[in-house]
Amino acid sequence: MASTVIRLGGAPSPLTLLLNSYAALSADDAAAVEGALGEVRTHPVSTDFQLNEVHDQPMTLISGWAAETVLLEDGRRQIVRLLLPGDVIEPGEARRAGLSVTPLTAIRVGDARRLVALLNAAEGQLGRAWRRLRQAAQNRLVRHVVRLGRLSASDRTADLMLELHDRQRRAGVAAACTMHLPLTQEMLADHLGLSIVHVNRTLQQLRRDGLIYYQGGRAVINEPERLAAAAGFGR
Amino acid sequence: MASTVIRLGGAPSPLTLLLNSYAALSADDAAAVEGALGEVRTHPVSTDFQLNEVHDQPMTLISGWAAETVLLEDGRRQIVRLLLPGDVIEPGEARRAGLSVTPLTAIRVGDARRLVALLNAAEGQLGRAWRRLRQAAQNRLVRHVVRLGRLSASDRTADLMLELHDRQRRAGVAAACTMHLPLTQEMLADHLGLSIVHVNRTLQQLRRDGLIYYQGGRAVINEPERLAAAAGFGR
DNA sequence: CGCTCAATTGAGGAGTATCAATGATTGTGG
DNA sequence: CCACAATCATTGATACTCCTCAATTGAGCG
Repeated sequence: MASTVIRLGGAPSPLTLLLNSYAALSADDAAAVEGALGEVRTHPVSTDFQLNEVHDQPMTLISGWAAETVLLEDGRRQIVRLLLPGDVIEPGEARRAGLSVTPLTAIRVGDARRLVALLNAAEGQLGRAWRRLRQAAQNRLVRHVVRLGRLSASDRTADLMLELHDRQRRAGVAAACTMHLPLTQEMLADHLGLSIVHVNRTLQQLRRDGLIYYQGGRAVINEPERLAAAAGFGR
Repeated sequence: MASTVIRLGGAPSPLTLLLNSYAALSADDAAAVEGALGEVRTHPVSTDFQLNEVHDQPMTLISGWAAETVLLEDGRRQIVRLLLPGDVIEPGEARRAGLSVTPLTAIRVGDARRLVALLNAAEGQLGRAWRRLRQAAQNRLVRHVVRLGRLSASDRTADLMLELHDRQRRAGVAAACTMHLPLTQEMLADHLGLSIVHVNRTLQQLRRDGLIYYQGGRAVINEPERLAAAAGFGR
């Protein structure tokens, strides 16, 4: 994770920090990213509201969490991707893949049309950061397949926590051993491919083992190394 | 599925048929694709041999099956993607995602450097076909997440069979209700996130239900509709 | 024929799901 | 302010899916 400090008038946006974590940006690059952000809108949390029915343009998530989901006929749901602050949402791509984009909390999104155009055309460090960021998103999907296919409930959960912590640290919204976790156990279940009840028991297990404390929208990771060992494959 | 018939000297390659199934190609386009294919190499099936350690350039699979896999520390394996005739293999992308490319059968691969360059630059129908083909690969990964996260063993298996049948029909290597299935039950298990024993029992169940007959490297799908119903979400 | 690998079968157990009920918290209207 | 509804977390009981281990059968193949 690159450690260049970006100095601007206000606090840098999560996306700027995220890009900077993949390749150190110059002050000019950072300013260009900040400047390309368009109008900001707010959406409430909503079960059935679909972001991709409202906006069809790229957006960046400024605050709050969202998800790309699939709804099965019998009502079961699978969260395919979690979207965190700093992430770029592309409703068009989601729709082509049969996914709905749903807010999991209240969210603020910024119009990212100009931003995505800028990033796609970028060379040098900025272009590199953008490509790595996209590659990382793809890698997370691959890793999620492995989690669902081959890890036990507690390993899955542990591995997801490490992923979420890493992503939030990159985006500058998490401390060394604590992070936001604004998900209900039902949302976790829908992402991890488990039942609500079992997620509850798995979290209790991890807490008893001193690995993860989770309460009121925040989680504390005490010993990342031990947690990583629990997750059972390279991170 | 487009139905334009491509006429050339020899039989069209699976990739040409695959592209044509996503957007009808002109004879010129088809000839260009055929002409851009480079040297063809053969590889034996091998557990530990990794295609991406040998070649680093894009290839297209001419015959045989391969897989992008993750190996866990304890020896468990997850097949993330199955690669069938006509598919384009990008070892570089696979490596960046932590995946190994492994032949599941003996395979023939063609050098696709020029081909990929051609396709990336293509406009019109050919460009459209190439974009759709790549989008379809991405959609399959999403669908695989849903399978692993939310479907039962038999639903997963049924859904995978439908996917494999559709892909082979597009590539012109499967009949209306029969297809190649050159996978051992262990390979199926590694893809479906199940144990070998359970795959065996699941296949027996599907056979007893008259849905899938599977023997000696071939599978017969009797009633796609009923099988799709078993799979439990839209296809 | 003996070897190896794949497929199959049985038995038993671990891991998860489902159903149902209870607290705990929060928001809402009276 | 309180009663009420709604949501979320938690717990217990039970059933089922799926895994593991172990052994057997069957099919190439040198």
